[in-house]
Amino acid sequence: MTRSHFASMNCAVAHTLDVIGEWWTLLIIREAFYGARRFAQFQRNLGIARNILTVRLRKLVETGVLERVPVRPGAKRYEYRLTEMGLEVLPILVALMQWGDRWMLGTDKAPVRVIDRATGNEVPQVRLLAEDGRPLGPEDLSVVPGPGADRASRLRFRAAGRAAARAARAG
Amino acid sequence: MTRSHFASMNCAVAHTLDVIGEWWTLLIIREAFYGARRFAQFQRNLGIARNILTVRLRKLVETGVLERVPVRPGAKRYEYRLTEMGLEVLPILVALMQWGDRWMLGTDKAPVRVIDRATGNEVPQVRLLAEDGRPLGPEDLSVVPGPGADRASRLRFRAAGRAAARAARAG
DNA sequence: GAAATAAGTTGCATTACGCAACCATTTGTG
DNA sequence: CACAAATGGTTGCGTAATGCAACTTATTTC
Repeated sequence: MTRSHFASMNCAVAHTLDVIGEWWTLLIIREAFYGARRFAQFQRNLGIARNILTVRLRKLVETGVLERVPVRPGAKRYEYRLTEMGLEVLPILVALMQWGDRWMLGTDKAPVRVIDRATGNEVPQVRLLAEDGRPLGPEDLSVVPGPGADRASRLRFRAAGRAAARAARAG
Repeated sequence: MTRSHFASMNCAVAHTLDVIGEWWTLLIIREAFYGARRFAQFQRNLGIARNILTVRLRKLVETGVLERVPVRPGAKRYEYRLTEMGLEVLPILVALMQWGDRWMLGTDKAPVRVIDRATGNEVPQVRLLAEDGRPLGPEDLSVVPGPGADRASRLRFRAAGRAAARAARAG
């Protein structure tokens, strides 16, 4: 009946998706990175229904991804700004964009490019790297229970497990 | 009326979300990384409704994120495996997990840890890095039109623009 | 060869979402 | 200051998406 909430799962991915994984939400955050601050900017740039935008913005503010501040001290008109929590969504967004460029559109058809202003070059692919800079693929990883693992998770990810590797050896 | 499709937007993030941004989909991919292959495994581990799982798996196979292969040559029972396209979702998943560990749960309560098998250490934070290894924040980036930009995108992201930086200077 | 499991499908109830109209508060213009 | 327009929503209603449970058909297991 009720649409499932992921937050009750013992999984950080699920908790994250519960906050930023709803329909439209990541695009709203994208717009914030592109410089949008006002309700009407988000609405025009995305073409989102206004009531849905209201609900999404409210939730993002409650969660702390955005903050709602008066346009001018004392004003009753507000704008929405990324908090530190929101700014840290950037790697997720760029990873999503790069994946789409590569697998959905083709790199030669990328609608936007994200540029390192210091060099003018495109930002390199977001990858998993070890401390020494070695790139890490699924076969290099193990998944083990963390300090917050519940009983089920501990059973599932015994120390010996190497789940990601198992997926990688699918062939 | 019809729930909006993001694929018509001139944006790689939107195209990506259209494929892996639906409710449950990223958790299904997470399960695949954890080693799940069979319908019942996904269903039990996630507690997802079976009809929804059917629809999601079908779409992921159509898109090419998963492939549906006979359990045994000639068998009529199938399993789902990550393709190369699917394996490349890994940085997105890990970034989501790390964000949730940090901002939702607290790092000391992480349900699972992703380990570099070569060293036994936890995989470092996924970040934007320049070619020389310099970490890049929002203030270091510009967003400019790419080769596939439509008219509206070109107007919006003139070469002079520095959208991400604008968001970062919100204070 | 009977029972159990796997992998769905179908029907119905509930929730989420899109559209358009409405409203109250600023902001701009003469 | 009067008046119009823009801003930032809210409300009501119809459609699409999701959850639950029961049913179906292969495939294993005993």
